[in-house]
Amino acid sequence: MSSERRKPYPFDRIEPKWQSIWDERQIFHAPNPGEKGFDPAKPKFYILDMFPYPSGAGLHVGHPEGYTATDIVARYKRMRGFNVLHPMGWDAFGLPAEQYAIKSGQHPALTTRENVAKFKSQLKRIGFSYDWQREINTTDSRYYKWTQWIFLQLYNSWFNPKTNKAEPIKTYRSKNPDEVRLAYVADVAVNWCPELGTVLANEEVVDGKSEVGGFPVVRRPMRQWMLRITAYAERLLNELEGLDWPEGIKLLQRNWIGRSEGAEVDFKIDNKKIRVFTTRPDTVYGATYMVLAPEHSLVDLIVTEEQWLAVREYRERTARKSDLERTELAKEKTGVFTGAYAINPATNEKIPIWIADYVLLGYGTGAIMGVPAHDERDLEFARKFDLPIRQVVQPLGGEDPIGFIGEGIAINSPVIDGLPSREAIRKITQWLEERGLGKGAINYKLRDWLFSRQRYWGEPFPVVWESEPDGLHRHHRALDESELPVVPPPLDDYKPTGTGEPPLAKAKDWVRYSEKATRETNVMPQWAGSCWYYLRFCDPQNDKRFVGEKAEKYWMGGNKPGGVDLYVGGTEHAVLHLLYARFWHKVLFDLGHLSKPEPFQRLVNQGIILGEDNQKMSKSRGNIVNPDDVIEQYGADAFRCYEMFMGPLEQMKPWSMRGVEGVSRFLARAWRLMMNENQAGAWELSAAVQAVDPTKEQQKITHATIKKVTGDIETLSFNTAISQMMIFVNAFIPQRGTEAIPVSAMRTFLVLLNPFAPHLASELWETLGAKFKNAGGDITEQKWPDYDESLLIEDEVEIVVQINGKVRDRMKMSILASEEEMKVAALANPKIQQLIAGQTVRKTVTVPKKLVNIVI
RNA sequence: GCCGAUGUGGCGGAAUGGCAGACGCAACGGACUUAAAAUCCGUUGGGCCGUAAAAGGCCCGUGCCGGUUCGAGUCCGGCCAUCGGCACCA
Repeated sequence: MSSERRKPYPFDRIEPKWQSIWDERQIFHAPNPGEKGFDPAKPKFYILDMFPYPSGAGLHVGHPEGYTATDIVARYKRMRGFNVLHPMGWDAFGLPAEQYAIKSGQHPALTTRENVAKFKSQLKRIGFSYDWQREINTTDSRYYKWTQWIFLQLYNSWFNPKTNKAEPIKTYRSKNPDEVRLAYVADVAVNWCPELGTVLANEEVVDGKSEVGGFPVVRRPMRQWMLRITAYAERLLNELEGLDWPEGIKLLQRNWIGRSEGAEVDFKIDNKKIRVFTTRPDTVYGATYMVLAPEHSLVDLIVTEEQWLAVREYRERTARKSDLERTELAKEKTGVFTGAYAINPATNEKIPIWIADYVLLGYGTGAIMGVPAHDERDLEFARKFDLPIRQVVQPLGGEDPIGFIGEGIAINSPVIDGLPSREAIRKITQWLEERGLGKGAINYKLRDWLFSRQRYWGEPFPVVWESEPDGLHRHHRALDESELPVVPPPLDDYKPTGTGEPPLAKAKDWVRYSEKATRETNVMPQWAGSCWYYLRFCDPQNDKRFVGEKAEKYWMGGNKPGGVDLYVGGTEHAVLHLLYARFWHKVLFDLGHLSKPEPFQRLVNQGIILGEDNQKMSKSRGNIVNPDDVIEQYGADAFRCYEMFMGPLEQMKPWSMRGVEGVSRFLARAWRLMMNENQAGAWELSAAVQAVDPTKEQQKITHATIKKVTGDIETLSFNTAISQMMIFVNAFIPQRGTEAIPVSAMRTFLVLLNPFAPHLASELWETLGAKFKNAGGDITEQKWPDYDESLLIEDEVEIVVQINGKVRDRMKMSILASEEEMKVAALANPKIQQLIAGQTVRKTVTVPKKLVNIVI
């Protein structure tokens, strides 16, 4: 017997068949407004996957988890009469292709093309209903032209705090617009990764090591392009509110943005002043010393002669430390006295000024007031260096007041004595403001986005550097839109230079832009392309605009709230992609290019899939599951259904080949419900399938299945939807091979099954149609069925009888039975009578159609 | 350390405050078969009582301790464990 015959049903024949039919007919193409076939009466539904980086390793089983979920919803929504936008593309700039180029000399574009082809064929094999006419690739010059164009929008605008939005730079009236551009150049202490030969964003550094590769990262000052995302901190925070996202992800973003409310307070020192930020201005009377970040610019101006050497030495030592060392050594506080003193504005006392690396230059003002009595870190520092500790907050409970950081009552603070902390904060802030010593302030942890990379395989900046008339300085100038795209030059050698100068600098001819101007040689980070790809999907061929106005309005606008209707992807992008994309979206919205202020209305995170050993899948563990192997053995429909049957979409769960087999058995049972294998080994429609009316029982289960599957798709509970369909099939399997199988129930079932197992459903639909005449067309074009609630109602229900909450018996009763009838019947029940004999019934609780509970 | 998520049979999981374990896997028993595969049927949380065997009966059970309730996997309080995020952010 050939292995062909062993297949539980001929998925190896029907799956390629239907995939090519879908391809030929282009039935998943969603027409844009104005295009042929566009139906304005249909509501839109935009359902998006996080597009993949096409790595050389190909698809793993984690990718199709989210993709299957969205595919089910897409197919379902189409059958519900929506115009569904369901696209796919490639986030193809990135390090692996570049590193392969360094090793092999093969141009990254070539590697990318190969990998894309592989990914695409793998996705097609699973039968996803993408509109492939909308396929995009971030490394295509027709795409990154517009990424560069968006950079120009950022460069040519500023954030007006008065209007709280971005405006064209020409509306900025002061002298130097370069100080306020949303894209600007700064010499900043960056995360330099010598191994990768590039700088990294804060978000790309994990535990002092690069997220990619795990190489050490050090701090180093460099001239870099930055994006002023901090201007949007408040809006990025506030506008999370209305989004239908998992609370956990919202919280991650909130924490990342890190809003703190407090006050800025000035401490005088001779004719200068040091400004600090504090969330607890009510503790200012307890400030017994100050600390500046070692890199703080005032340090040079205040340090005394005696302390100068010690300070210089300390600064050098901290500068050499990598981030990793800084955190590792965080256990022990270090610092040096500057020799200088400041005046505490509340007490008018002279307090010493120190420098210490536990104060960070990048947060607040880079300086703090040390309140050892009510701050853990300050306490540790004060104890180590023997600085005075003064209690100014009295705890309400019996806690130790020293080291107490909660809210209490202000003491030893004449202006606010006796006030609870909240009120004390309000009053002291007002007091400081009145005297010009400080003011209320809000601080964010969020930093500006470091936007340049010293790499080859990325979008070049549409920027040139021109010599100033003095011949010494050079100044950046953005290119005109008409000069886009800026295409990177070909190189023989893609290696990083190691000096921090980008590889593009090696292409001397390309770098030379004109007599007096050279090109920017940095490239944009990988995030750039994914910041707006969902917009390009709306109108991917447009060569006049990054997205056509009408298409944008239709797919991203619409009635409240607009945007992508469902976005599915992994949690790993909680603070990177999802924050960056929101930022760009808001800028483009402010500049009038978009309809709505938020890109992704509903977000769902799929959980990761573990190996069979319950461990994270990895090459080294050898527990990786390859989708191709699964499809080879069980077919795409079984693969899809198993991915959904494993458990709730959001949950982490282990793979099980046995589980795939179980789901495959279910599909085979559904197949054999309608198909028979004849003597010749060919499958033909079973004679049991007949144009008869379903029995009452069959009707009931059919409608219960419609109800359950419909509701479960809406809530993305695909595992229970599949359970219900299994129940359906089990119920229809003829017990003695004699019962007729009503074709109407089968049709309904196939429509419900179609989003999950579209190949199988299509094939059976077609086979039924050959004999019984279908309503017409493919199953994909059918209307989703409605259910009839009245068919679900039973005449009789089983009533549970409990005594003190414990089930003691069950009885059949009409659903029309009144509470009184139920109670009487329960008490008359012989078994219950026996159990309650001789005891007083104190109370009975009756739940109609469910139970009677007798309390004794 | 702080924040968040999760904890249910041998396993994945299911249960608007109302019969815990749907559906599936695995296991065991049976049918078909020369045999196997495939398929089909049945049993399957634990303990105890009962019986020749059944039927049947009782008790315990959703991480742990407590509470609310006629009734808790579900609600409330406290703890423990695992996973994820942040981490000197003043």
